[in-house]
Amino acid sequence: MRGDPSVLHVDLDAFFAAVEQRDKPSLRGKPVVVGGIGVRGVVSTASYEARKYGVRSAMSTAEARSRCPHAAYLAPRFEAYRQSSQMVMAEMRALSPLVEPLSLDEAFIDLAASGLSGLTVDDVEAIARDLKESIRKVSGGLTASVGAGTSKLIAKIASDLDKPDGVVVVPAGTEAEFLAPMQVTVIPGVGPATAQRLSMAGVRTVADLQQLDEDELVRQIGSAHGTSLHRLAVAADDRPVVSDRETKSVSVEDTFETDIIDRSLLVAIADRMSLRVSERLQKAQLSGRTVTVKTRMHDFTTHTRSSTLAGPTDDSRVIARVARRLLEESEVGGGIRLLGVGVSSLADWIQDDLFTEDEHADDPVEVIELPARPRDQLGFHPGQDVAHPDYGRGWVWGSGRGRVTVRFETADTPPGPVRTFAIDDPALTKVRIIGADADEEPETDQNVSNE
DNA sequence: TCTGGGGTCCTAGGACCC
DNA sequence: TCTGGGGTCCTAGGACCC
Repeated sequence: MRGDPSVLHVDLDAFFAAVEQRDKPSLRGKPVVVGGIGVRGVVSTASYEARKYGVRSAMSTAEARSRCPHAAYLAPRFEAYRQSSQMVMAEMRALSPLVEPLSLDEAFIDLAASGLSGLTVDDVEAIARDLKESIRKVSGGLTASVGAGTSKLIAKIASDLDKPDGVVVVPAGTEAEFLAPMQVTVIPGVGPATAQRLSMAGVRTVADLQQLDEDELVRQIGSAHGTSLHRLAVAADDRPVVSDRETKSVSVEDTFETDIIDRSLLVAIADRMSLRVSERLQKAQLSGRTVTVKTRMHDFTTHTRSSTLAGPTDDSRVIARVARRLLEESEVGGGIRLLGVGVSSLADWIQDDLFTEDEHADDPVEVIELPARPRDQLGFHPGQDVAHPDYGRGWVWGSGRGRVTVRFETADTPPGPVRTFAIDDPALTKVRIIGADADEEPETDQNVSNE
């Protein structure tokens, strides 16, 4: 372990809400809640004004509304957050080349990597205050809380102690006593389930944990977790700050406003999710071998089914074909509230010849209008691709009683707005998306064949 | 007023191989 | 003839984080 508090943890205060207040002055000083605004939405971030009313992250938006009805409820604008995040991260990299982002609003910085050594508490505090000032300037007024210590663990916990807009530096050599009086839940990785098990063993504070035998801890919470927690409790943390962490999986999921039972609708949604996963893989120049379909039932039980291909793919049709099969094997039962498609076992290459033998393999996804035909011959089915001159590309969510409900896809808000049209509305045209079809291909995945 | 979406890491059992 | 043992891969589920 290092001898000076040269690991920093920077945490932007109420980040999403702060960006909204920055961009819309009328929201400043007022409660702002950013998150899902639908009936099943949850809160991502509440401004400090909203927190006074008990609004918290991960709370259902419905509960937030009852606690603070007069707050502004906003859907997240991830593009704006990403932009601000990049500017802030750039300020950090100007301070040290070794920066490890944990999310849009959090990062570790290793000051030792910039050649600084023998830093005193006062040195680090001055550096932290300078950084906060440059973050404020470059981001248009965002504040950050900074923690510093001899390890990631200490820096992370310290940054939480004086929010918002604070700086806490823990002197080298005082780590174990710094942690001792705190609840075990301050240690990252100790959530409700672990805390419950620990409390059954009489452990509530880190001091309790420091006295617990390692073997006993491993018996209570398992080998990997127990061993690492035993070390963290005495502040023995030598995990390095790592700047380039590899992506391990890419996934898309959606919780529906009402549970879905219709399998053909689920297939249509899975196809689209496969397309979005594929687009994101391609953008990141990644491909993967394992396709996973996730379903969450009406009672919130969650199931995953996965299948591993012989070689990696980023092809939407391959992903969709596997996803369809996995979905077929999944129970729909009393309705599904969430569906997800993901790809893991990633590689940064693609096994061309194995997967792109299809004649349309290299076709870009494009929209082709079908020849005009009388409406009554067309019909609409769930998942049918359509286009509208005012709203762009969309697809049929449902139809009946002379009306058809269409979900439009926009770049910024992936699920898109839902609109209803008369079934004979001439502005609504049926289209076909080349490339999104899950055409028949030879079965290429080995493990499927011995199921 | 029920519980988002994007991830990471770990566990455990079975298949399979040497 | 009462049956090893280790390693790796795959699948499913769960805890946890922001």
